[in-house]
Order: sequence, then structure tokens, then C-alpha cells
Amino acid sequence: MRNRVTLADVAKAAGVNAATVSRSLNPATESQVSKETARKIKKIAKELGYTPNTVARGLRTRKSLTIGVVIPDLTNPIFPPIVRGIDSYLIPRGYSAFVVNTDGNHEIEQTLISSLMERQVDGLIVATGHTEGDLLTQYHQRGVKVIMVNRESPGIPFPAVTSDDSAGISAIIEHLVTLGHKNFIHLAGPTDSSTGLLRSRTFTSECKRLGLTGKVIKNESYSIDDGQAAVDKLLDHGTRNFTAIVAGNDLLALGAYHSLRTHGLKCPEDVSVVGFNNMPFTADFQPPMTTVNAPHFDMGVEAARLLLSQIDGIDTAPVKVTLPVSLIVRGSTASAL
Amino acid sequence: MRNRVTLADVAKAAGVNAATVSRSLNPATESQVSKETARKIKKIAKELGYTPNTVARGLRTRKSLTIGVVIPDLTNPIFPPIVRGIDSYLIPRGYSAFVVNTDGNHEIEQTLISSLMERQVDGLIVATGHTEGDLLTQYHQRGVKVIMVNRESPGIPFPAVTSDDSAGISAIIEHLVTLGHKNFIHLAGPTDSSTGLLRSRTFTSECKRLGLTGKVIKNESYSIDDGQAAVDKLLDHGTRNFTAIVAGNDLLALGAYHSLRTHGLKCPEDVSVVGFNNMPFTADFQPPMTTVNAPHFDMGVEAARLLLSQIDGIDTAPVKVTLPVSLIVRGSTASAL
DNA sequence: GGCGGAAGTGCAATCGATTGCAGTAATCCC
DNA sequence: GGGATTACTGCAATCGATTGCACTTCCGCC
Repeated sequence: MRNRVTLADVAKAAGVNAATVSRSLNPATESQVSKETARKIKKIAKELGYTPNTVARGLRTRKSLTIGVVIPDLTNPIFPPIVRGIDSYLIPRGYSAFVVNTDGNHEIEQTLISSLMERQVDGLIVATGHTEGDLLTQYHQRGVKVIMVNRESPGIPFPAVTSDDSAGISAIIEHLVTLGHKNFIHLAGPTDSSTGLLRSRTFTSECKRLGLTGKVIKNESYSIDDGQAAVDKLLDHGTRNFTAIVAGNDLLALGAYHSLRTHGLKCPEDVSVVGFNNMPFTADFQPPMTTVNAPHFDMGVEAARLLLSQIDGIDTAPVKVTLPVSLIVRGSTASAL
Repeated sequence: MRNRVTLADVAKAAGVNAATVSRSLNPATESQVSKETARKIKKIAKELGYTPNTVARGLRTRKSLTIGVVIPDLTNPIFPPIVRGIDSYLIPRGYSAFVVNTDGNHEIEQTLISSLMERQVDGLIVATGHTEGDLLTQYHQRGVKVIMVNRESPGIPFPAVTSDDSAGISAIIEHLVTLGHKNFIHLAGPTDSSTGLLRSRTFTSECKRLGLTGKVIKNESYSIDDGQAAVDKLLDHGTRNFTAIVAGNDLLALGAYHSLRTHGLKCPEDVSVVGFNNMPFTADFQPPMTTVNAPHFDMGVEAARLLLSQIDGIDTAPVKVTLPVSLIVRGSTASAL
């Protein structure tokens, strides 16, 4: 049915052994074959429309040239750039990526990682920050390379590529202080993620250092709904002793927008709001969102680079790479009254 | 190095032949093995932590349980929901998807499709609408199933899943006419895409049918920049004889927002703007965008369903599935003066 | 002229599973 | 008790490539 042309077909047509065809077509082994023969074989292979079977090759060479990318949810706009960054490095090098979505569900994540392993991926790039359930450790011991991206692993010291969250939060607070703000709310991301934890810790320590009032509100997830609910709760209880909201990411900030609006408060006139990530379209929100740009595409590239260097055995130390961020001031922050 | 447990390992531990292990672990052939033996083998397999090698299995069975998804650009927010829809159908059925981005580049697309074929994908879901270069046809003849999603194929009658663009455009025009609009601009998407073509044709025929003035402006791509440039050009030439812009998609509409703003025109007071797709965050734009909701997730599901039914040989006719759309009226449309 | 070595090619094993065929033992039935 | 099923299980081929080893030529050199 599947009318593929195989090495054997080419070999028969050329009147040589399949081994010779294999060697001719592989640049690394081509020198073992006479120039004459190699030329002829390549010509015939092209005529017959031969395409190598990567699966069969992988079985023999024990390298699938395939890697798995584990992310929480592709519809969260920060992840597509990461995936594209990964792709941009991997594809020119002959690798392909399986991208799977866990929806933050731990069981799903385990199942998907197992399925990736059954498919013999050479490595894993994990953006969920979850490393519990020792599945990853187990695979890592079997020689499968793992890189964390966006979020770090809590326990196991896998190499990780993150943005400089600490610097980002500092820049935000400095910006707000310059505008005269003194009383802050921080909508913290989930504390089981390294980003949530680090951003919130930096927020607290910066407030303390500068003698500011900073209240931290924990959120279950990085979602619009959670951000809105958190601020709703605050305002419904009559709490108004703050002039600025520092959100753990842009989605939480957007939730804050919604809540402020339904409570008749204006941003930035009444309350300033700052996001984190500079995800697509934040400039088109009402008001355009002040946020911190995290280089997601570059983080993907860097993660892929690290992974391949680990696979090739060049670089085996558990490196931590932190990429710089920058504050993008738009319309959601203004002077405190 | 890779310390995997193989069938042979389990067989040795159980004191049986690998064939027996294979049969015990496969539900379809389990009945060929005595209950006793099967039970013992399963126990040992679990103890040893055996995981099947999907790659090796695929080589023998000639089914990779893998499909390729070809999209233009994952960072365009309409595609992640499609991909997730595809995944939601595929994964529970044991399939995995390779997602590749073509950036609308024809050469890249050919290369990526070749690489997918080398990886022995069982089928392809194509969202770019491109079928030129006869690579797809060639593969299709070799038994690889192809489904188009979002955009139809121009020439070859592959099964396709699309939204009801025609109904969408009609609903938009009806809405605008009700608001008293009579003079329209249509920012058409690329004419080499079925969506661009169909939406623009419907626009023209509806205008004609209702006796309205409707000017069509072609765009190279479905991008913010193109939308902005198109409206810029119009306004820079002093053309103001329109009160409503019907954009080919939300990105073009957003470009129109930008242009109107820089020209000191207010939306919707001066000009109404309508998008298409209801992509994420359109409700948060300034103003909230009136648009047509296309069920992208469901389109993905349906495409995956069609593909698997083709692979299983159940359904081989070139079906066209059109999913219903609905107008979402928000703040970017208002009464004509 | 004979020996050593290099160059080019083929043979056959291997990767990890699946599966047609055959063989053995147990069971059944008259 | 003997012949025929039936039920398990094993053998070995197969999928499509890669690769260590062995073999044949041919050339150079003394």
C-alpha cells in the first residue's frame, strides 16, 4: 500500500548492496565509497524518489532526532513564541518536536511524558515547572536529557532557561515609586511555579527595602478569571488602601482591569496596573498595558540550544541561563494622587 | 546507555519467548495466550518497568500513530485552539501530532512536509490552504491521508473543515445595514487563501444584492501591519466616503483601529469596524471588537475525526464540513451618522 | 615476483517489536 | 485406545536502515 522507495530498492536498481547505498547517501560515510559509485547511486536515488525512513534509522542508531515539549496550555499567548523559538533552533538541525499540553493537570502530564518516552524522544523541554512524580528523574537517569524553560524545577537541578523575574519586579516597583505610589497589591501567580514564587518574593523584599506597604494575594492559576476574582474580593470588602496593582503576569493584570471596571474605578487614574510578560496584544488593551517584556522566543532558542548541547555530550553541567527583561511603560500606570 | 527494558528482557525474566510477551501485552491478541501466562507476564512487565517502543512497533506495523499538522504560524491566536482541538481528539486515541510552522513560505512548507513524511506520519492536517507543488498529491497517492482545516484546498478535493464564512459576512453586513450603514470598505485577506477569496466574494455579492457601495482592498497577508497600511493609504488620499470597515479577520481589523486612531478618527463614532474569527482578547481591545465567532477548537476536533476515519478506511469520500458561525456584537460598531 | 597495505564493496547482525506458521501437548469423542 | 480438535507457545522472518568485519582487487615497492 504505502509505496515507499527503500534503500533496498535503490540498491537493486544500482546493482549494489544496500550497505553501499547507505554509505553513499550519508555525508559522514560517503568517503568510504568510490566517487564513481556514490555519484551513480545518488542519481538513481533521486530518480526513484528515495526518502529515508527516519523511524527505521532511529531504531538502529538509537537516536530519534525527536524531542518532546511539555507546556501547560498552547492558548496562553506566551507559549507559542517559546515553541517557535525552540523550533527555529531544532528544525535546521534535523530535529522535530512533539508539543503536548498538560492544562496544569499533573496526571495528564505524567501520561503525556510517558507517551513521549515511548516515542523515544531524545530529550525533553519542560515549561510547566513540574518535576514531581519522579518520572522525569527516572528518565533522566536513563539518559534522556531534560531542560526547563520559563519555569525552573523546584527540586531536581535540571538546566533551566528563565527570564530575570527579579529584575523585572524591581523595575516595576521603581517605576511606580517614581510615580509616587506607596501602597501596593501584588497578584501573585501560583506558588508551585518558580515564577510565581520568585516574583512574589522579590515584591515583598523590595517593598520592605523601600519601606512601602505591599500586600500579596495568592492566586491558584495565572488566569484572567483568578485575577478578576482576587481584585473583586478586595474591592467588595471595601479595601481601597492601594494605588497600584503589580500582577504576576499579564492575564492576572487583565483580570484586574475587568474588576476595576465593574467597580467603577478607572485605570490608571484611580489605580495603576502593571503586568508581566508583554504577551501579544497587551498594547491594544484598554488602557495599553504597562508590563515587563520577557524574551520568550529567545528563551525557546536557548532551551533548544542547551538541550542539543547536552544530547551531544558537549555540555553536561546543570546550567542556569537567565535572560534579561525590560520594562515597557504604556498607559496603565500614572502618577499617584 | 539508554537502559530501556525490552520485550526480550521481559521474555527472559518470564522464561518465555518474546512473541508470547508481545501477545500477552496486546489486548487484541491476549486471548491467544493462557490466562495464567498472561497474568504472570503482565506482572513481570510491570515490575521491570517495561514500556513499549512505539518506533519499533511502527516499523513493523507500518503505522506510526503520528500525524503532521501544518499551520502558517502558531503565534497567530486562531491556531492554538485548532491545534488543541486536534490534540483533544487524537491523544485519547493513541496518536501524537507534529506541529510545524510554515510562515506562509512555500519552500519551507515543502521542506517541512517532506520531513514529516520521512517521519512516517500516517496523515496530515493542513491549515495553510496551500496544496501546490504536488507534494501532497504525491503523498496522498502513496496512501497518506490529508485533511484541510480552516482553509480549503484550491485544486485538489481533499476533505476540508471550514467555518461558514459566507454566513458570517452576510451577518456582518446585515448588522451594519440595520445600523444604517451604506458605504463599506472590505479589507480582504490574501486571495490565495480560500477564506480570503470566499469572504471577499460574499462581501461583493451581498453589497450588490442590497444595493450598497462596497470597495474591496486586497491585502498580502492577514496581519495587523497590512490592515493598518491599507487604511492608512485610504485616509492619506483623503478617501472618507465610507462609514464601516469589514475586515477579513481580526488582525486586519486591529490594523484598521491603529490607522483610524493615528488619523484622529474615532471607532465606532466615526467609523464602525468589524473583525472575523473572534480570536482571544478581541473583547479587551479598545473598543471591544465586534466580530464573527468561528469555532476553531471544534474545527480542529472535526478535522482530526475526519482524518482518523479516513485512516481507518471508514470514510473515504472527500467530505466538506462547514461549521456554523455567530456574530458577536461588541463596541466597535455603532449607528451611522 | 611476492608481500603489504589501501580502497571499495558485500555479508550478516542488529535495533525492538509483530505475526504467519509450525509444533507440542492436552483434551475430547466415539 | 486412537484419531481429531483445540489451546498454547516457540521459531523465524520481517519492517528499513546502519555498521563491524571480512573479502577481493589492485597498486606500490623492494
